[in-house]
Amino acid sequence: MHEEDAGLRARLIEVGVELVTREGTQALSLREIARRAGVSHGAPRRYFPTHLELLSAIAREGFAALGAEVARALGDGRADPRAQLTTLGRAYLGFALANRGMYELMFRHDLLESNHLGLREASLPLFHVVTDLLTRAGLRPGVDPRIAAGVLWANAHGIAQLWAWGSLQLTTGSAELEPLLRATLEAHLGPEPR
Amino acid sequence: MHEEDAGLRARLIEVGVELVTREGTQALSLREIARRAGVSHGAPRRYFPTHLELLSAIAREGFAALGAEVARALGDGRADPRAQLTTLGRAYLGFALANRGMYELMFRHDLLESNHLGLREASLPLFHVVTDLLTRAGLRPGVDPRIAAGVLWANAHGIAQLWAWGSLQLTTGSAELEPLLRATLEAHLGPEPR
DNA sequence: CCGTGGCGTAGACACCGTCTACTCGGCACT
DNA sequence: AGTGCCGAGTAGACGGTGTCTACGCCACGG
Repeated sequence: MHEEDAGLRARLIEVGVELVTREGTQALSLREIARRAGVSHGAPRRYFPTHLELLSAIAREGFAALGAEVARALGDGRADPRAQLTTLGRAYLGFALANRGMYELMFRHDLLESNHLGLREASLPLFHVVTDLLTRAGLRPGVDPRIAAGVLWANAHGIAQLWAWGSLQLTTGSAELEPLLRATLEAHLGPEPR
Repeated sequence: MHEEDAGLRARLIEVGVELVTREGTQALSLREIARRAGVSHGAPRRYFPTHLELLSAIAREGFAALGAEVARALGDGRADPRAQLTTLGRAYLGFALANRGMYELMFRHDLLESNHLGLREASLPLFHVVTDLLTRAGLRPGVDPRIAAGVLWANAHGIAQLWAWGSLQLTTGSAELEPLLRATLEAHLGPEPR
């Protein structure tokens, strides 16, 4: 009962999302997606002139899912900013590690049509949430909140990346990434108040 | 006069390094490397049973270059730890942005034979330099220096990655990454003393 | 002098992304 | 009712890729 006729365009994206989350980026060949969608290899071309555009559409779905996940985790946003940032960080890293294939795709700029109207921009609302929480949590005076937010985001991104690569387990010796998250937030927000 | 006969194995790596730094990861097809080395497409197979192993050898060269660059920047290591960390950060980001193709390759785990005996491990000495500098620069009590170093490295890595992707320019509005580096170090080392 | 082994060649195979010619079915219009 | 058209998907070709295998070739040792 899988949306048995939702139009080929949507169907291709759906198949692609499932494929990338289950088998990774390598499996996302144009022909394989077409095969799994039950159409010939030339069919996708009607809706996506190029392979990259199809992958971009799939990645966009990923950004939407990440946004939804974060929004769900944040809830009504009544908790204090620091707690919310912790939650956000956990949700972000959780998403990245639970959906490695999709997360990798989302940042593989060589696979994406970066001008496909908003893909880098798709991460922008999430970014604004961070700047907002960060200013509300308190910044050192004279610090541009956008810079601070960029650095914090980069930190989370780097952790996700290096963790997926195995380097962080190798170097830190830890099998958990919670301490890394805690250390990150303490660095950017100052020591935990009590 | 380009090492006109240094054995095919070394020659392939040399060609690959030049190719990836000049034209990026996409250009690193096995056949193209063979072509530029002036041999048939089957020749590399004698030295590198698979494409991934050749790419791994090229990436290893990248890690060596990064290590050399950092060592050169650090000099005799007599400056105070904080200044050295700044220098290290600048050198790291400088390398990543000056050699985008190579840097991308170095962390594209899908292109590398990660068990090619030490490739993730190739980043280990660099990592130890960071832990060392970090402990000498002073840590909050009760913080595992390996965790702190991992987080700091992840931050630099994330900045390099997101910057190359264009996201950080988009979000922070800055065309320079020096402020990002400064903010990073202030976050992880505390405010600049004066 | 002959064999033997390392080194590189050349062609096959399956797969990939793109392009193009084609078919087929429904719809509008005369 | 007949006809033209147009969207949607098919099928095959083309050049490219990584891998595998069979084959030359040359130098060196017996």
